[in-house]
This record gives sequence, C-alpha cells and structure tokens, in this order.
Amino acid sequence: MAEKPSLSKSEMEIARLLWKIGPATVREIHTEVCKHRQADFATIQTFLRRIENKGYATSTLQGRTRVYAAKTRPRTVIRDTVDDLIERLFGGDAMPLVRHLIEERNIGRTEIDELRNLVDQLEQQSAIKQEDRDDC
Amino acid sequence: MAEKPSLSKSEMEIARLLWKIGPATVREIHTEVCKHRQADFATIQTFLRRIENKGYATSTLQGRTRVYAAKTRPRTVIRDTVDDLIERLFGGDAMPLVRHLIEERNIGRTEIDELRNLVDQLEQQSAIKQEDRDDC
DNA sequence: TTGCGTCACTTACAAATGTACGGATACATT
DNA sequence: AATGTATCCGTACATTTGTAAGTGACGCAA
Repeated sequence: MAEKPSLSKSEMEIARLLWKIGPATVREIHTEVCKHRQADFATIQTFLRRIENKGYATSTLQGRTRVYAAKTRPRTVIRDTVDDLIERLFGGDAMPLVRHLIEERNIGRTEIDELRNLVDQLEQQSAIKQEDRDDC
Repeated sequence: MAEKPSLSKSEMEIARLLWKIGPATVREIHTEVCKHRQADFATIQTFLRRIENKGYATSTLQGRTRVYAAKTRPRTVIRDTVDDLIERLFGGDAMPLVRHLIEERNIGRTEIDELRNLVDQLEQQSAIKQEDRDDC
C-alpha cells in the first residue's frame, strides 16, 4: 500500500482528539482544542484536511458540514511514531525510554500496581515463548 | 534564558551520536551515521551547525577541523521531547506510553527483571513521599 | 429579504526541515 | 611546485509545517 507520510506533531494532536471524540466536525475538534489553547478554526480545518490527505482519516459531507473519521487505529500511529523516536533518540533500544518514563514522570500509586501486573504478565508470556522455542 | 528551539528529528539523531561518542568532528559523526544509512557529509555538517545554532552544542576549531561537543545533557532533551510527545499523542498522560512500550516492544528476560526493580524502587519512593506529606 | 453566522474550499506565506552544491583553503603526495 | 584530498563556510532550494486570510454558498433570525 501507499506508504503514508507520517503525521506532524500538530497533526498528531488533532488526530488524537479525533480518536478521542470519534467522528467529528471541524468545529467539534476546534472546540476541543480550544479547551487547552487558542487555535484558529481554519488552522484546524487545514490540519484535518492534511490528515485526510495523508490517509489517516476520511471525511464525508453530512448536509453541508464535513465529518471526519479516523481511518487508522491509534495503535498503528503510536507504534510508528514511538518506534521512530526510539530509533533516533536511543538508537533503537526501548528500555532507556521505559526507564526514563518510570523515573522522570510522576507515576502514582495506582499506576505502580498496574505496572507490576504488566510486568507479571510479561513474564508469563516470556515463559510461554520460551516453551515455543523448545518445540522447534 | 533564551528558550532553545527544539531539535528536529534528524537533528536529534545526530545529537544522540554526539552524546554517544563525545566531542567529535563532522567526519566522525558522519562515519557513525553511515554505519546505519547513507548520508552526505555536508548534510551532517549542516545538522551539526544547526544544533549549535539552537544552543545544544558548542564547537571549536582544532587546527582546521571543527570539533563539536554537546552542551545540553541528553536527559534534558529527552525529557522535553518525550513530554511533548506524551502531550500530543496521549493528552499528557504518560501511562499509555509505558503500557505501549511494555506490551508492543519485545522486552527480554533481563529487562523484565530490571523493570521489576524499577517498580520496587518507585514504590519505595512513593512511600517516602507519603511520609513527607504527613509532616506538613 | 437582508443580514449574520457557519461552513467549505482555495490560496498564501513565512519558518523549519532535509538535502546538498560550490568556492576557498590548507594539507599531503607526487 | 602541482595536484589531489579533506574541510570549512556560505548558499540554495524543494518540501513540509504552522498559521491563517479571503471568497462564496447556505440557512436562520429580524
């Protein structure tokens, strides 16, 4: 398929909102953005158009207002973006980023527990994979 | 201070190498980059110049070759970059990224153990902070 | 029916980014 | 000394990005 060009930072912010509030009009996204910072309506419009041009969303006219809907799953975009970041900033090794996040960002009580669970699960899976390898 | 403009993706790749191999000439960085991908010497030169202009490095002439040295610690750049990413892609919540990393990237045995340790430490600190709060 | 606000679509444009050419100069080798 | 080789520095230039103004259509309130 046609190698979508990656989203710019600003486009990503908009894409995130599109995922968050589901199919939405320019105005809805604009309103949402403005909760956090000033933004021109036309600017948001441009971003949405570009996001669509890049192949990450589709739009349809509902009457005279255009409704945008995400086309690519967040997962995909996040993976690509994060992979790229890890490549450039850490030479491809993900652990430094994990470390950074755990150390620098304030992780609360609840999250610590969740993390512990995640790690446990990971260990399980890791064990399973080990078995698989034994089968070969 | 003068609000450094942030580094672009490509600049970051170069900055990382500069941190990695310490003060270095354009050629050294260029050679390093070329281990992974083709790159024009002059292009690397431009990136280094821009990194310096943005205030993230300094350079001095050693004879007739210029030696660049990082000026800002990786930590700082990483923090800013990651914070920005988290803001745009996750609305400011770091956990989704942590989750993503743990789930999507293949984390090996050794890393699992390290993670567990990190989480343990975190818990400790969290407990300490709790005490602090009690004092107030 | 005359505005007013809302949309869509077009077009603009400066700044940032990626990529690189070309001239000047100095060093090394013939 | 002449020529090739490595650097530096300035300059260029197409794209992408951020930001928005301008134009025309439509629908509702006065």
